[in-house]
Amino acid sequence: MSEPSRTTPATLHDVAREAGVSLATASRSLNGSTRRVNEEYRQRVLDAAAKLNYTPNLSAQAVARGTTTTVALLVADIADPYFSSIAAGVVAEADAEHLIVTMAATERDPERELELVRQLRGQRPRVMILAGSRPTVDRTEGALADELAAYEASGGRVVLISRNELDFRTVLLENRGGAERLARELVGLGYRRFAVVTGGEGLRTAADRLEGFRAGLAAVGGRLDDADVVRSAFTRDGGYDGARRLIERGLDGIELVFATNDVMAVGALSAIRDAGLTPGRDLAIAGFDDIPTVQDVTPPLTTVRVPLEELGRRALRLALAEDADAGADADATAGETAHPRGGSVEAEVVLRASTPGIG
Amino acid sequence: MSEPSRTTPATLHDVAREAGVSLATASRSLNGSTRRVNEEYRQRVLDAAAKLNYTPNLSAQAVARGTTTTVALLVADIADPYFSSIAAGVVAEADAEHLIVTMAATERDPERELELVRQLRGQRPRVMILAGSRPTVDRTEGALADELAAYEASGGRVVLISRNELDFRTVLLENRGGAERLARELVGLGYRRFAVVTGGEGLRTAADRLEGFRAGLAAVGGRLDDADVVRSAFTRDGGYDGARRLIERGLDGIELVFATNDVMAVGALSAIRDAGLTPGRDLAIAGFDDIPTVQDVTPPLTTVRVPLEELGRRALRLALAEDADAGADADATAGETAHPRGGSVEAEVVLRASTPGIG
DNA sequence: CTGTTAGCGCATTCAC
DNA sequence: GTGAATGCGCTAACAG
Repeated sequence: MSEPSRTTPATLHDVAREAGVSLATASRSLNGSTRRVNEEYRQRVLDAAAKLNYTPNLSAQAVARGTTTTVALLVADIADPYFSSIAAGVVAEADAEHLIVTMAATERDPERELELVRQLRGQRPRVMILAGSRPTVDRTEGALADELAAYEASGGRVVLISRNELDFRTVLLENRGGAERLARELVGLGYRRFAVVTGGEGLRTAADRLEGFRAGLAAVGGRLDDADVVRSAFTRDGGYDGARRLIERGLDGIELVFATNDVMAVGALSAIRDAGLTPGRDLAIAGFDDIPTVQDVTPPLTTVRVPLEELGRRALRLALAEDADAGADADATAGETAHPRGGSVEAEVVLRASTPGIG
Repeated sequence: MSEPSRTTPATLHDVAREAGVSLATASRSLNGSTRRVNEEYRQRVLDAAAKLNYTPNLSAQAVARGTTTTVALLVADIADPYFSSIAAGVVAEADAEHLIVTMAATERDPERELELVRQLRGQRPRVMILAGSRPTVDRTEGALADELAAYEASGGRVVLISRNELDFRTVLLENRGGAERLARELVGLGYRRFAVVTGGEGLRTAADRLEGFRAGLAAVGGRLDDADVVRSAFTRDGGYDGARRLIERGLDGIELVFATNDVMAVGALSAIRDAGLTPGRDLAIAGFDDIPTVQDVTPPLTTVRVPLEELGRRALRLALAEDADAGADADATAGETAHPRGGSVEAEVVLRASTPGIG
């Protein structure tokens, strides 16, 4: 109110002067971990800071301390509910730890991802979290691994979400196991002939889910022909397109289509309907992830629930944990893929109306 | 490869030494705006940087330059498709400008929002973007305004998205106009009796949409009784709950319910169905925003389309524009609320099966 | 406990 | 052009 028009934010120096103490004392009062400063001084500093509306310059703190309070988060697509839920979890947990999260989108491009990792390193983030699958075979993978390793060597922590191809701390989904159980349940419901609509570029996540589904079917006598696995983009439109192709080609006895993630399943659902069929009756459908939307479509979708937000929280917790191998797996399910340096998050089959019993 | 186990990232100093030049030359070669350095030296520096895998320390640069490359983004809820779409736009545009975006969630709590703004100021972000409506009456608003004003006074740019209550650069949605046109079209379709399900805490956005809807109805003879405006949380569950209450109370001739945003509409849709009614036939429904999901529910929802991602892009562009009043409104629609310091984004009515003609 | 001083990594003025 | 030297805002020894 009294200060006329200072165009630059108050500095620690200003606060110290205002309070009539030294820079060090001001610093200690405001931030110093071990508070060992005369209460009166401390109060004066606090008052001065409040009066000047002082906020510590985080960049300067970072430079002086040699460490930041930043966590960098890389996702494929921010608007995708799968990733935005994970991001929400990361941000929530970060907030609790007084960490700031910076976000970037790879747009599913490995080159771009690598470039972003390089760039983000400039922030010297304490943690780097990479969510989202990459192609199972990818020529930039080596470079990425090198880059991340260098980052870790300099004290950073990297955590991978649902991608076990690299040797870093990792939070895994039970992709394979979840899909396998789904397959079993579906066969239990009476289904015998299946088709799959899945991501096309050899994405690890998609591949694992498909593999698990296959294994489940094999165990209980369901049938999935190779010709009935159609590949498409790992998006809503990809799902729509995949299902449409399947239908146009002729269903020929197929009773249920499994889309390897929910956004695809939702797209597939619309494709089925647009083709004049009644989803759930003429052709059953199941997805994976349990994004919020699937409860509101008609019929509600059978899926495999993954606690997406928890996944994000867990990733950050794992990053911050002193011992990567310990804390992480504590409450993890006995998943198929207990990662040596991380945990696995349980997936749960949720049966809904899109896969009625046809026993 | 050759460097054994340096535990700390390469510094500019290292690069300079490796290249056999001075710190200044290294700095100039790597970043200097006006490049005025011997090509040979420059190349040596570049090579050295590459060899050492050098990345400039952004914090240090920020301290030295007195300015950052950060944009801070505040949203209510990251997992909400409305906000995640906006965020995607901000991130995309930021990326193009070589800016880094940090993200935080207010969880719709004004106190928390204020706290976050204070905290985020520590980053000395170049831009601060606040998305999401606040209560129309809110006792922390003054404090927020002061805080933001102080931030602007120190050279920062704040941009508000869809909240015109404060005197800052603003990107507005055509909330009022969009809702008004929707009302007119709906009456044109033959509807006469309406109900509204809307956000409860007096949110500005919700209020504007309701007001516009009312105005539209009034103009063409639609009827909306005060008793038929039910308030609830501005979320999917809020929409479900609102519609449920409406139905339990007795529809009494109401033909269409307008939910003031799509996530509520989707919830309402499910409530209608769960009540044993057929949405679109027994009770029509319309929303606002055109989030992706509404095309995949049954029936697809009539809504008012808002280019959410563009909104985010626009916000950042507006922040970066030299003259707030110029560039911004260039391609803006002649909205009802042409903000003095920003633009308005056009909203377009999209009629779908959830509101069949009943002429 | 408190104040002084020396960095942190980098940009930039200033002499050369 | 190039290289010292200075400073950015802050923390962390180091002396008093």
